[in-house]
Amino acid sequence: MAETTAIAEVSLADTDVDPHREAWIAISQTHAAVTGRLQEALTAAELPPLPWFEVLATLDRAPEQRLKMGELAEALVISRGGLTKLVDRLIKAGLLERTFCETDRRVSYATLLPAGIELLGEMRPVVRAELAAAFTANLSVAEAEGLRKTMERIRGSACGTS
Amino acid sequence: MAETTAIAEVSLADTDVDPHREAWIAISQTHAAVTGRLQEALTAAELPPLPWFEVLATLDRAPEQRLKMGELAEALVISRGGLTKLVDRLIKAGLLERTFCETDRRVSYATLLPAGIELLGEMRPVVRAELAAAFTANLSVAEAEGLRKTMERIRGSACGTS
DNA sequence: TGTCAACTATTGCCTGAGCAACGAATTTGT
DNA sequence: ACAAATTCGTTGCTCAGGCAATAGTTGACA
Repeated sequence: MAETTAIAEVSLADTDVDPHREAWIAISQTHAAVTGRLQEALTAAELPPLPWFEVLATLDRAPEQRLKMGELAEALVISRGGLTKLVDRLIKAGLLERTFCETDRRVSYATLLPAGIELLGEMRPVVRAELAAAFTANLSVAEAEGLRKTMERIRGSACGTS
Repeated sequence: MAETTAIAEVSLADTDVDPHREAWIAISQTHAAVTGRLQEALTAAELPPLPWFEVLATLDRAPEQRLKMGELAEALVISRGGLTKLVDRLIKAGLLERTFCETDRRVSYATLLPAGIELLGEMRPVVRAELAAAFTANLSVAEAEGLRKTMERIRGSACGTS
C-alpha cells in the first residue's frame, strides 16, 4: 500500500489508520472525561468520591445487599487489595459493615448499612444528572442498549481469553 | 415484570432500569478490563507501562512530533501537574526532550526523540495485538467507526457543558 | 487421617496522579 | 506605559490503588 521506499520522514504514519485503535482512544478519552465530570459534580455537592458510589450502588443491586469481597472486586474491576482498603474507608464512615460466612470462614462480606443506603439516595441523583447530560442528549434508549451490549461483548472477550 | 406493590424490601430497585446508566457501567467495566489487559501484556513483554505508550503515540501523531504540555495533558485527559511528572520520567529515560517556544516563553513542548520513536515501534504491536483480540473478533470496521463517533459525541457534550 | 495444594482476604511498600500554591510570562484595560 | 488579571508550567503535599508477601481456611489426594 504505502511507499516505504521513499523518504523516511513520514515513517509510520500510515499504520495509524486503525479503526479499532481509533475507537479505543475515543473510549478512553470519553471515559476519562465523563469520570472527571462525575467526580467534579460530586465534589461540588460535597459528597464522597465516585468509587464510594460505585461500591454502594453495586451492593444495593446485589441480593441481600451484600457481596463477597472477591465478587465486589471483580464487579468494580479493581484489585482485591485495593478493595479491602476502599471498603475499610466506607466502614469507618459507617456506611458498610463486614460480615462473615458461616460455612466458609475465609470469606467476608461487604454489607450495606442503612446509612449507606441513605447516602446512596443522595448521590444517585447527582450521578444520574451528569450521565443524563452526557448521554440522554446524544443517545436514544435503543442506542444506549446497543452500546451496552457492544461493550459487554468486548469485555467478555477481554476477560475470557486470559 | 416485578411486583413492586408487595413488601417494601425491594425499595429502589425499580429506579435502576436506566439504560444510560447501564451503558455507562458497561463502558467503565470494559475500559478497566481492557486497560488491565493492555498493561498486563506490556509488563509481560518487559515494556514500559501504558501511559508511556499513550504519550509516545500521541506525540508521534502530532505535527513535528511535539506538543505543548497543555495540549498533551488535554489529549490524554490528565491533569497538568500529573503530566509534568509523567513527561519528566520519559525525559529521564531519554525518550523525550523539553523544548521551548521563542515567541511565548511560558510554554514548553514535549518533543519526541529517536529513542522514543524506536520504543514506540516496539510497543505498538503489543498494544495492537491486545486491541485486536478485544475488538476485531467482536466489531466490524463499520461498527468500530460508529462506536468511535458515538463516544466522541458523548465526550463533546461532556466537555462543552462545563 | 495427614499433608500438600488452592483459595480468600488482608497488610506493607511503593508508585502514580490530583489539588492547590507558586513563579514566570503575557495579555488586557486604562 | 503601567498595573491587574490571565495563562502556562512546575513543585509539595497527600492519598488512592496495585503488587507481592502473609495468615488463615478449605479441599484433594494419598
